[in-house]
Amino acid sequence: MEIKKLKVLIADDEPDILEIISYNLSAEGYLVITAKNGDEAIDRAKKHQPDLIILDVMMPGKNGMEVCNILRLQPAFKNTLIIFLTALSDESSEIKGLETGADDYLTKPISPKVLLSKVNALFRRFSKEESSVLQLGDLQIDREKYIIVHKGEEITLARKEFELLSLLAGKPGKVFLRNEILNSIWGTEVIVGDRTIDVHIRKIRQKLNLDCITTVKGVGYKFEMND
Amino acid sequence: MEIKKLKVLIADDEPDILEIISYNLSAEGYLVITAKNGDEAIDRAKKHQPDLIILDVMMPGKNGMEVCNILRLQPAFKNTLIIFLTALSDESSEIKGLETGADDYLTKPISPKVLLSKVNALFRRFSKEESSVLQLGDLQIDREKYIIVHKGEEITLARKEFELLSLLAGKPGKVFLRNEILNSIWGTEVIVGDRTIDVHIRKIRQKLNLDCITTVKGVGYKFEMND
DNA sequence: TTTTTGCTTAACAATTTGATAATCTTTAAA
DNA sequence: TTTAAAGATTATCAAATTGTTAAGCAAAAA
Repeated sequence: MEIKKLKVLIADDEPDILEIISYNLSAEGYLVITAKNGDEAIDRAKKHQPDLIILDVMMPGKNGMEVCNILRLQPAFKNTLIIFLTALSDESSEIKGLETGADDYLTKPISPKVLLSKVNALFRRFSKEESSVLQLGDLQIDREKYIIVHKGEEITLARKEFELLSLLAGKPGKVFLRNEILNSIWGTEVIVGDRTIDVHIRKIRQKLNLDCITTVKGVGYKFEMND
Repeated sequence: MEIKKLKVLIADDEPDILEIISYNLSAEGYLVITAKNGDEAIDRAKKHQPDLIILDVMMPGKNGMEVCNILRLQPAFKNTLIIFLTALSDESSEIKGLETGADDYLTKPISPKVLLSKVNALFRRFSKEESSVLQLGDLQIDREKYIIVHKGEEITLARKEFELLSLLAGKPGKVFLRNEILNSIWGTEVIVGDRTIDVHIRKIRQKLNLDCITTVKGVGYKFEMND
């Protein structure tokens, strides 16, 4: 199976820091995305759905805390890891940062090694295993064998269809944003048109002949069995 | 429903530190267990199965790192949170600590407030059921599923409406200025007219059929349940 | 080579959403 | 009590979003 690289977004207005961190994280095998200010950070975060966001607190435009606040309000970023970087080694601002919803707080000057081990520690915690067979009502999804069984009958889905269904069914009820879906199934490099997801969804609905994928207009799709 | 207190084990050979940390964590609602050295820490950990272990690195008998290593080998402590305390603010030992399997690393002298917010941040992140559900009286806002439930009935809100309600309900009582709302939901680039917010507020009020959004004239809006 | 299968896109229909304008109400100040 | 400002309400319309179908490619299979 293909291993998905963990994505890290770094936002800092100092190019040097951006480069040092980028270099180190890339070398460690992470996929790095950068942003030069708060607004750019928000844009890129929405676009790429990173697993971790490293935010400089002081940036032109929106500062790190503001960015964090804005992102945390959105369901898609509820679980994204966030680390603050700051030149202030001020106790109260550190507390404020952590209460804003950050997962860690690093004071400049930053040692790349320390940063790396912190990032690794966070991800070590975060990685979770998932079972390969999903049972949802009378629908069975075997992610290992790539087989769907509904009421004893086997249904054949094409790869993309299968991956899409598998993604949605992995968290029943959760709304997956179009961006999330694109990132999970197509990755950030491949760019496909607007209607691609819809068409696949339609095919799944058709083949399953089961009302289990709900559209949330303006947001995305979710899987839900209606028993 | 009774809430199960989170258990924290603290191991340090200095009684003062033990007491200060105990006091602060207890005050915050945690159930505290203490140990004076490494061996005692292992015993108590096995007995009480704490959710978090705070280990002084330098202790008589087994030191913190050794304790961590021993515990991490056992399946029961694979997922237990561990924080190291140390007098050394030495980079390499911090890295070593994190690589040993610790989740955080604090340097003495310790500020109780910082410790507290770190502990809170860790639990917030890794507590088993990270629910994205806001429960406000008999109103339920599920930010992940994008649904509103009021007295068992599901209410459908459009995206902007949902985001707006979600924003206000995220901090009940807080008055959000019109500007804050615009920035959070529309961003800085998009510019919309004066009446747009009002109209959305109105729609929410209408759909919820519940008096929970208060107008603060000349200032903004706030969410408040009137029980 | 030909056929089949899967993926993407184009084109258009159907639907929903969100912003605005216009008008009414309320509120607070004069 | 009057008046002006802020907000509430309503209807309307344009824009955004999604559903659906058909068609074109490219890769794999026959």
